[in-house]
Amino acid sequence: MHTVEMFSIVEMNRLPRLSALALHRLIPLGSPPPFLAQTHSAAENEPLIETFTQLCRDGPLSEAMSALDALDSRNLRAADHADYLHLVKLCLSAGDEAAGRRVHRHLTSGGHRPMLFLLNSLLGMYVRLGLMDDARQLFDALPLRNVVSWTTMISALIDLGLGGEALELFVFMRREGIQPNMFTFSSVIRACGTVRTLQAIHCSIVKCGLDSDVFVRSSLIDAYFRCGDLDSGYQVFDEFITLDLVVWNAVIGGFAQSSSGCKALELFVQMKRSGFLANQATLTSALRACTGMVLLEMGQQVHVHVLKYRTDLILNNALLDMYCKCGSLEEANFIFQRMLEKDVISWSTMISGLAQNGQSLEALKLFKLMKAEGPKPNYITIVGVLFACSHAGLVDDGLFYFRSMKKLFGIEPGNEHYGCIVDLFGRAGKLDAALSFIHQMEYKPDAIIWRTFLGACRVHKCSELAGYAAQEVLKLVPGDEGTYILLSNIYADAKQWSDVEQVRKVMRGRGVRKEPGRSWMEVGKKTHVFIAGDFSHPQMESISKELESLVCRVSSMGYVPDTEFVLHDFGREQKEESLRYHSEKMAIAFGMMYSMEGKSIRIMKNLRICGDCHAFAKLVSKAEGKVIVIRDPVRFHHFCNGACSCGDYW
DNA sequence: ATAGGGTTAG
Repeated sequence: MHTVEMFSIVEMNRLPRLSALALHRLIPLGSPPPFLAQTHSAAENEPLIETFTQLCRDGPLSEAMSALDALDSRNLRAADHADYLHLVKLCLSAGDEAAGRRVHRHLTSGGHRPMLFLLNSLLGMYVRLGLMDDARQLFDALPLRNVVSWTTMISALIDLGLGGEALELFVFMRREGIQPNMFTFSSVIRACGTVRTLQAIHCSIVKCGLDSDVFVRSSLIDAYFRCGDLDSGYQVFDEFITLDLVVWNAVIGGFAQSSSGCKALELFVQMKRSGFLANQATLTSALRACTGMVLLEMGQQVHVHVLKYRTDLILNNALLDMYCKCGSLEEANFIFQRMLEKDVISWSTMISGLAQNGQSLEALKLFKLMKAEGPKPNYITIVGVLFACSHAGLVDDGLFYFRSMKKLFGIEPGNEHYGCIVDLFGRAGKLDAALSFIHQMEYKPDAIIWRTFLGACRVHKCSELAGYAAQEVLKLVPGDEGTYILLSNIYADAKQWSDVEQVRKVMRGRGVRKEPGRSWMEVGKKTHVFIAGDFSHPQMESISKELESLVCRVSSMGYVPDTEFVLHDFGREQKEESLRYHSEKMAIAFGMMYSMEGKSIRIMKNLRICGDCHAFAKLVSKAEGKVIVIRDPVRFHHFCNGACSCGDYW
């Protein structure tokens, strides 16, 4: 029955080349080579073979290849197959394509027919050298294919991101009657893009009795998480009686990448309690969970464990990102400076991190340094650079990098780059330029482009263009909550109350609800959450008092509640009341009550900060001599001594 | 003998 399932996975009309394989052409393997004129005696050949054997094991590759030439000149083949396996390994570690192909020719020329496992090892070599054409040719020409040949090809396709073709190959393999084993399944699972496909494969695995293999398990767990089926992923994890470290890593990694960072960290703690020693992969996932939830203190705790692996590049990159995303640039810089090895990800992370934290000029400086002494920038690096330009209002620089990225770095501009340029024009108030840019882009503008433009309309209070942009977003993403809210905000700004009401009516009609503003912060190893207009926090009474006295103190410095940011057409008092209990104001008050001398207050927000709270935070930072850091979904605001790192430009 | 899983930047 599962076979039927499997076949439905692929479109049967797109068959790969190997379907042309004629089974009757199959030649038995390992048959002796045809007779050739013997020009040398066995005694004369002996030393050549011995030298060859030695060199294949100890290298260097160049000398081993000379020994191979010597064998070739007498049409000799080493009797010990292991010699060739060693030689293939030498070619691989030297990354020498020519030598690899030469070994291939040696093995198949002169009428010799090498054993299948030797051909498989050549296949693996081509794959690892990135020579897919050679691999494909060899695979198609194989006189016989066993489960290893198929598995090698399948996993190669997956690594190239060709999951669909890998699945097709899997179907063909089964059709040729080859039984998949745990090696095959642990690979093929990675090719599953949907829960349905995954379930079909999972079903086969159970039927083959291979579901207890750790590799298969960890692969399954990871895949369920990737496809968004957290429950099944966790179930596979849970059924495991005897854990192996990697299984922990798969499930922690899975939760860390979904939005369940909490669960990931919970498991991380549980894993440590069970006596497992976290390795690089575990710690990287744990850091990612901290990054996702912006938990600086938890991240710092994980950092302690990282010290053991202080040279691990991936881990250092994750650490770097964690500090950037948690708004702690001093620590990020510290890590970056002392990393012995930095790759393109390290540089890109730091550049974006600086830009997201309002230090665009520093970001561009670092980019210059990268060009001088770092690795070659890639697609993502340029996204960070353009982000820096748009957020600092550097229109000319941004346009320069955008226009010359192809020539300078060989990178074709993609969606994200176009988005940055729309943002670049939009933020700078050049709404017309942004719009005509959108209209003449090579890409069909997607929802993100239009949302970016809509955001610019909000900043520059342009309600006419906003209506148009919102329409375009809703065409692409019907019922998009954020768009309705942004639009109603813009109309409220412009005091077009009837339009506000109109939007709200549509929202009600479609069942779209406004997500309440939410802020959270870590205090005393606990995460405290504040929701706009919600008074359920146990210390609400003292928070309210603190807030009142803060408002009083900053009022003497000129703070006037800016009720423009209240959406409803309330009376003034009602507006001030609703403004006072914005979630970030409550969080600021709470932070003032509990923050330690000399430490900054760090607040996370689910929505963009409103103008009134922004002004309030600036004044509090001055009045109280406190650094306040607020992270919204896109960037950080560092409030210090009455000013914000965003330069009031967000 | 040849093939496998979990980890980083927008």
